Amino acid sequence: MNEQLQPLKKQPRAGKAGRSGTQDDIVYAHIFEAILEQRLAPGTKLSEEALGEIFGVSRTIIRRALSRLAHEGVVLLRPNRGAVVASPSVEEARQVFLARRLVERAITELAVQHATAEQIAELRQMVNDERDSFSRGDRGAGIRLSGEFHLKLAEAAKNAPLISFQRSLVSQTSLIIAQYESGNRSHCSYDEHTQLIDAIEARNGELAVDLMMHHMDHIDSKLNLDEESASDDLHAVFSHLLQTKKPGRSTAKL
Amino acid sequence: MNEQLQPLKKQPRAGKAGRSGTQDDIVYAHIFEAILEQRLAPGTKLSEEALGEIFGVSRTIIRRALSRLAHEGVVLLRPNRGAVVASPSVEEARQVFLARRLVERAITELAVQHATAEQIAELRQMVNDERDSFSRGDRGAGIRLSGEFHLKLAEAAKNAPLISFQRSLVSQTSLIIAQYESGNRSHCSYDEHTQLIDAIEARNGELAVDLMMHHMDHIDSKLNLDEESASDDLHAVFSHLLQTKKPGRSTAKL
DNA sequence: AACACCGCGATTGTACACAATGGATGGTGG
DNA sequence: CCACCATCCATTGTGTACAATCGCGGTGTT
Repeated sequence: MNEQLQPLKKQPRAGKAGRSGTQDDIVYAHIFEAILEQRLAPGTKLSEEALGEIFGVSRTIIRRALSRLAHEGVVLLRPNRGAVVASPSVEEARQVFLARRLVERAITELAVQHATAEQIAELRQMVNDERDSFSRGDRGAGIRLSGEFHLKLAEAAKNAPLISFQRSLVSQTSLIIAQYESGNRSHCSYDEHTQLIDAIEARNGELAVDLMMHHMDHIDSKLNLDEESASDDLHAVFSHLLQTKKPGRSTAKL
Repeated sequence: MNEQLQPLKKQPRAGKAGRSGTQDDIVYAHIFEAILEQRLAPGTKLSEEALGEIFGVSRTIIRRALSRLAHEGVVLLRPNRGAVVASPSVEEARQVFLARRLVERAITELAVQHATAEQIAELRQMVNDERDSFSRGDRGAGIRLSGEFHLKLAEAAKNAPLISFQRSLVSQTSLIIAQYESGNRSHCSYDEHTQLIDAIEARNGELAVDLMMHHMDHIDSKLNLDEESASDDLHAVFSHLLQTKKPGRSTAKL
């Protein structure tokens, strides 16, 4: 999972072969965060050499991190052309949301059955962090923490494949929200999150699922996925044309 | 000792950088097939150097292929210890099947809505191939083709995230079937596949979902996932502990 | 004889060098 | 003046060398 990492790269360094193993995760997590918090705009080119320079590692590490990100759908890998931050089209966004409804419903039902008291406590803590972020005005961190809440919920469902899928969906959702969210109608979702936890703690499956579905509705309704987005968010609409022209058989993402 | 198997290298080698890009897929596909067709037993160690020799590529390529396979869940990557063929536990198998029911239901509903005539024709073709494999006694190929049928169905659902998830689930399911299937009660599933296609072609959503769920039941019932497996399939139960087993059966061609 | 420690071999992890690809650029011809 | 084409440059793809790590077997001690 993406823990809060150090200030950024201020790590051992040691020229080469420092902390083995975690290097990957550090780079991965930092790029991931940067994208979700919109410090990296959709369409931005992610040069291997530049990133290697920044993080003080070789391209080998960067390449692996980009590969992971591509598999999760937040980065687009174009053969021979490098990587860019993904910019989901409206159609892609719709597909992600459809899949998410499906998965969230199942996760909610399972979480009601399997969530432990400890997990519920952790969930409440996350909602607090989320609220703090928004009240602090840190929208990026808020979006990210909101996503991590849903990921934590997936863990409570105790189903490894679903967790993995949820991670991918949440990542993409966060990217979509960052890209399409209309206005700054505050992300009041943390309130819905709290109600959801209450229902889960009470082991009220029907209510929990109901709340989750409404939560999904609310997220949906905050986005400009309809026709209006054409005039409203021109950059987002066309950004996917700016970098990729060929429908290459990239196996990364079907 | 470094005998390179020819069947793979459709390319003239050309030292390096022949057909760039496809190298990955070739290696990936071959290992994948070998695992699903049980030519590589669960727990078998997958040495990077050995595989590189066999396929005539460097460890770089092998490593990427193993990484992909690990992400799909058919290979287990142990830091500093190398890769082994995954050997799903009974619990993991249950989780995969739970997730699959979920996804297959959704895919079926979507396929009923979106499948084109061409896709339906392709599905029928795949069922034919599958039947041929089983009648030819090629169980491994049959399992694989059966999986590919479900993957094709996912494509008809026109939802990229679901397709990606389904690929992972089908891979793991095939591995589980190969590992746990009881007796040799023939894989009659191709018959169920045909009925399913009929229902989809008739745009009968309820019937299609019903058939799919029964299909899942049948697959389930063929497996030894119950308590009896403890005594019945000792090797599978412990295989994840004896990964260092000697690869004495080197005669098995990849 | 059993346990613990230490060094060795094998294998993976990382960095780097070189080759190939694709886009950009400048020159030439219509 | 514009369009087309050949060359160049930047960036990615691949192979390979080297270093770190882990498991294992030998050796010494209690």
